[in-house]
Amino acid sequence: MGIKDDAVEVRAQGWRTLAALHGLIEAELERSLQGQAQLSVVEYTVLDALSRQDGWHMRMQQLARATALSASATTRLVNRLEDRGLLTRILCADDRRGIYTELTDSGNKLLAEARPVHDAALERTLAEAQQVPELAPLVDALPRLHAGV
Amino acid sequence: MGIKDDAVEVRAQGWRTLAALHGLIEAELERSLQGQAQLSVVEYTVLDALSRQDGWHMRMQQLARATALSASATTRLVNRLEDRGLLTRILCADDRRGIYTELTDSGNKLLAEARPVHDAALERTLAEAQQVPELAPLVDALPRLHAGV
DNA sequence: AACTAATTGTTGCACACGCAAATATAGCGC
DNA sequence: GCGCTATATTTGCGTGTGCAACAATTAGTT
Repeated sequence: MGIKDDAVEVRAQGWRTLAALHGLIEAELERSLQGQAQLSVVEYTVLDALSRQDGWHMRMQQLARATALSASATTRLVNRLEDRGLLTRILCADDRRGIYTELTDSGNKLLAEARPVHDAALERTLAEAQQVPELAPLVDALPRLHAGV
Repeated sequence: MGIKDDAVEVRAQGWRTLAALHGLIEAELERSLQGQAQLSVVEYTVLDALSRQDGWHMRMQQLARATALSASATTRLVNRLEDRGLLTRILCADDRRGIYTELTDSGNKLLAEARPVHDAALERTLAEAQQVPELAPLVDALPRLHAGV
């Protein structure tokens, strides 16, 4: 076992820890949001991403990147939210291939209801993960990433 | 904006970063493993988890936790791998509800082929993520979690 | 101006997933 | 031993996902 092999194993272990914590958080967010706001995690992510653009538009592709979803999944995700009246598609004049999406009042309202649910679930799950020895160091490292706001 | 609100926002941002990096890595691993070893990421995870048990068994439920999958998804995942001859189910004598799974020689062989592909893709993706300002701090923090092997 | 290449978003299709219900076994109280 | 509850795994069903093919628009080349 040389130094190089160790690095490989350290990376693999880091990835397993990352994946485990991700799975834990996502599952708990899914339960909470679905139960108390009729939103899946990706649906919440879309609404949140749009709202953080300060009332401005987002293209489908930006949305796809923000949600780590494929283009086709993004199309159908936006379809669902549009059917529920939470956002609207806006054809863009200067590039007629592009399509902007914007939150409706109804979307903003639902997001306002869902955000505390989301934040509480996140806090709860992180506290729970901190009790798991395998996950604790990553949980501790997380808030330090963006400590200055 | 008080101290408490800041903590909420810091947690949310940490979670977004975690999710973004997770999505990036998983997508790249999926492409590489699928293309060069006919394995999905979860399928690789199963084989890897089994091999790290040092040739010992694993129950379905342990597998479900290791993969962050539901029980039903785990059943079908094991079905697929069993159909391909990569692992075998072993009924356990002392608890006849439980079912152990064990790698076959064929499974060990495929894993040996897939592991370098996996490790290379992981290293490549982490290097790529380090170039993204938003992700870099998390990438840097990752190897420090298990620095002592 | 015409042709080709690149980009953006949508649809067809197969497949993996989660939830809830069903089945089988274990463990406990009496 | 009998009944009851808890645990382990599997099946039915509906739904969300990625990939590949497609349509529409833009940008680059000659």
